[in-house]
Amino acid sequence: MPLPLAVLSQLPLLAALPQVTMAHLAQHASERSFSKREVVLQKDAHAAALCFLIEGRLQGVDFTLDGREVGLYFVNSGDYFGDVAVIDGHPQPDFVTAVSRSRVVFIPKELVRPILFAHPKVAEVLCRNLSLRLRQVSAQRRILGLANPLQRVCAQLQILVHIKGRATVVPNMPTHQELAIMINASRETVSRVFQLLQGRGIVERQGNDLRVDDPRLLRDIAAGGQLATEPNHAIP
Amino acid sequence: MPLPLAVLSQLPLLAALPQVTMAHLAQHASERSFSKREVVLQKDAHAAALCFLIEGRLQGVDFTLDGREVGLYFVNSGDYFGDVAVIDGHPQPDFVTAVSRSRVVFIPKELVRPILFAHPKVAEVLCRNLSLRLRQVSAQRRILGLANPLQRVCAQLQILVHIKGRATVVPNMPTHQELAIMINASRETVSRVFQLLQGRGIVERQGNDLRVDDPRLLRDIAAGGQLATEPNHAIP
DNA sequence: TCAAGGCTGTGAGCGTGGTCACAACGCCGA
DNA sequence: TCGGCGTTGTGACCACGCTCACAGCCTTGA
Repeated sequence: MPLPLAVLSQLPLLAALPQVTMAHLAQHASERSFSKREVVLQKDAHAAALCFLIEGRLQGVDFTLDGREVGLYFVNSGDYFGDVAVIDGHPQPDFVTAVSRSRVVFIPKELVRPILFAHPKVAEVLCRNLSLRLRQVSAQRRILGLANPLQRVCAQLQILVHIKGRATVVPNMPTHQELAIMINASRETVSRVFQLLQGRGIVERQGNDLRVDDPRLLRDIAAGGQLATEPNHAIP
Repeated sequence: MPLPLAVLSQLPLLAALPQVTMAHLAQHASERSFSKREVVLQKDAHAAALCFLIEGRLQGVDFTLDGREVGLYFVNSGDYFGDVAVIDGHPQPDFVTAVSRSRVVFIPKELVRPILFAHPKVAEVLCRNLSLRLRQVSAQRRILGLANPLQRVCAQLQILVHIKGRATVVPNMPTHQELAIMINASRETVSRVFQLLQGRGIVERQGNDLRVDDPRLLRDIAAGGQLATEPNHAIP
């Protein structure tokens, strides 16, 4: 059950803690692996631990009242999650499932919760991250206001891109289905959109990544320019 | 410019502060009135103050890349807002405008920010509120996953209702337009939906409020039952 | 090696909600 | 008292994306 101290000291959230405290946490932390598609956190469960993703990738999902799947956010390695329930004491707000094989570290709620607020440095990081997440969901909300699925896809890609070297790419490109539930579109529609974008040479598959050849054009389409409003015509 | 101490001591966020600190804040706080439709916080402005709504009602709004208005959240009297920018140091993420005539108290950022994290009690309240807001936007996001505007309206009403005495009502019922931009629908569609709901005796206007006669039915419709999936037929 | 299941591509058809264009109404200030 | 503006109600039209139904195609594991 006890964990090597090195694992915890890598985590940005806890970086400001004194060695003793960190060692104490490591004593009682636990680690577990999850295979693809496995559920890491169950919705409505009462919070048991603050969770850190060491390796892999997770997705926060939920379901509408009428049963449609909704994609909320991704958790990348190094991030923590499950914090909302730990902080406000209410049940876990959504499901968290493994998009790929993942390793997760759990620190029991009773242990961390007091620590989070007692150290101003930690409290500040915690608040800042909550703020940033609030911005992210708002950005996501803004995307859903766009009329065309084409626009929504492009806007979503804008959020997912990273600058890698001299090119801009979407690392670990999600499947069409995963994208579809994030932008309120059907899987088929997303598929058709990518046919269009690839046909125009705007994006290009590259193994696990998606290369974005013309980020500027992406923004234009998202804003409703050009392709977005034109009637659907065949690609020559 | 200095404010009566009594005003600040009413605010839940600051309740845990010692008298001296509170008095110090009151010294440098300021108050301002806003008329309906006036902009309280400008998007992308750098944070100058933490804001408290003393009286009235505000709405957080933004615009999609292609210029459509998007309704994000309401601020009711007693709430604070503008905290995100104060906390993470980035520019204000959205517009905040007055839905009705309002009074707002401002406490300069440089003054409050250190205080927020220094007092564990305050930090805890701050984090808890951020968590709850994160839940709210997620709930809002879930609503947008619903297929019919009818379902989305009903789901949105569910969020807005309060239990008042023995009846359930939506206090300060927003206009159709305000609702429309929150649930990604056109004003006309919202109007038609309310015609249906009123015709069936499910809701009823009552001055500024909307009385919900059958909250259970509201939930059913949001979940896709009955009316939601039926073809549009005239109301006898 | 093959089978199986997950992803992706594509067609056809249909319902529906956005858009535009008015009309009616109510509230407020001049 | 009367305009005027903001809100609400309604009709008609039409493109667009969802649904269903397949067919390739890739990866993964036995």
